[in-house]
Amino acid sequence: MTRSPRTAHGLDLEAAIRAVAWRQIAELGAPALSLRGIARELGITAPAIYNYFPRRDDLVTALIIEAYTSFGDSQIAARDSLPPDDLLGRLDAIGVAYRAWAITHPQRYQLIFEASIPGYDAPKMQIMPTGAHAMSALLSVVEALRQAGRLRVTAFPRVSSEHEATLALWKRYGGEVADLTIGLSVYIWSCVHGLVSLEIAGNLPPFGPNGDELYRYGLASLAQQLFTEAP
Amino acid sequence: MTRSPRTAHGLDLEAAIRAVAWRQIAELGAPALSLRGIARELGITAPAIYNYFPRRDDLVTALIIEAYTSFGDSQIAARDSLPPDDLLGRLDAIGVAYRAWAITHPQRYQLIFEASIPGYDAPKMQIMPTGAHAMSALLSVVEALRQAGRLRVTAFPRVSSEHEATLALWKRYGGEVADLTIGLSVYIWSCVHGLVSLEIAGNLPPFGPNGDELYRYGLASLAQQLFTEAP
DNA sequence: TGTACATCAGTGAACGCGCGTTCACTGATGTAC
DNA sequence: TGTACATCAGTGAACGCGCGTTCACTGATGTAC
Repeated sequence: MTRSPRTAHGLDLEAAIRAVAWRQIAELGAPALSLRGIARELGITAPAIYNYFPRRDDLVTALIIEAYTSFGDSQIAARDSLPPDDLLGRLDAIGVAYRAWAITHPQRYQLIFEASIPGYDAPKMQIMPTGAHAMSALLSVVEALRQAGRLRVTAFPRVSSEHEATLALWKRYGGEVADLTIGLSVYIWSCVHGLVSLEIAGNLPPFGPNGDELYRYGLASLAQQLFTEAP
Repeated sequence: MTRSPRTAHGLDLEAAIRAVAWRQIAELGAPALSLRGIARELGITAPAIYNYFPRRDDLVTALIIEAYTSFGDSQIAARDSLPPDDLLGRLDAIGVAYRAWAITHPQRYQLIFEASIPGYDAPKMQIMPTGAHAMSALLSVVEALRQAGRLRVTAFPRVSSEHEATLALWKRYGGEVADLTIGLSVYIWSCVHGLVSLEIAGNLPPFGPNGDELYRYGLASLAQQLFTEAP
């Protein structure tokens, strides 16, 4: 039997570190994250953290992966909340869940998709799989729509062949999908991201409560523009 | 006659400080900006900067305003590069210029629309006019399309009345425009921002050189979806 | 034209701070006999 | 059941660093007479 970790704080300290890190990111933003600040709030000394995360960057990487996983899980749960043949329903559910997650965890969202932490450079090969997992819900629905012959679009900007390696990785984690599916998904993602990130940053100036309404309009437009109704 | 400023460095030092600040932001990102770093690169001591910017935040504010102005000027120049009656042409030119500016100055773009500098909070009332100026090109073209009766959309998410003060400010700087115009403009801006910001952040994974193509597709879709051709 | 003076941009030293990381240590825990 | 021992999570002190900001100063500049 393996030695159980110390539980001086009544909890698994590794999880407690991550929890406090999220709290501080929520309060001050990701770039202000600091090991000493976390230790202070936990009532431990800073070097103690090194037993769990050998370097500060390792903590950041763990947080990014955790955020991607949480985000991806919510995407997949949204997709699976509707029957597999209701593809536009699933697409809409994914879209609604996207904004809901982002608004609930704005700093996590920014950590993943925007914020650069000074001095941190992400180990792409480590994070990529989780990122691809997060995108797999959208990819799978778009691919299903494609296979059902329900795309309005046929000529779409092609994926550049220079990036075949990256592409292959995406396909591996997103399930086998056509290039066209990836292109469409990225396009949908871009528009959705634009609406959400402006709202989170407080740049959707006077929309306030109607950010919701604008977002629903955006989702409906995309669906109508790209896909046909079920036959 | 007012005393001319010292020109120990052969140039106006205030401008030199801003120039070096931009260089460092481009290199390390906005959150890593530091007065001491700027002074080091200029070969002066840090306190000298205080003759031009009483606090670090004042420098940041000046940079944000400078970026907005540069961005807004490029938007307006793009609009005016085509005759006033070619409204869809103007809209497209604005869109193309938007991405071009953002790709040329990615860190400036992020400074304005995304990046939060730890410990800095923007004096909104100071920055707002410049921001509104930057949006005025888009607003004016959408408003002209509306007045020409060329909107496909009539029911559009309304601006929430809670924010009338902000709205009034926007209108003041953007010229007199209808609520519907503001709503449509924000929507267009969101989609464009989504495409651009993902591309800048390196999250448009395998599109690479075709980011351009995807973007043009997005612009064309928006125009077709929202506006009718000239009669 | 020459001298005395006021201005004020930039200096250099110092302040207190927080950061990531290292290191030898300690002392409670679980294990082996 | 009792004792000796190994483990290793967390401590406390210290490192070197960079930061924003303050302060008394200096010395070149431009002005007034």
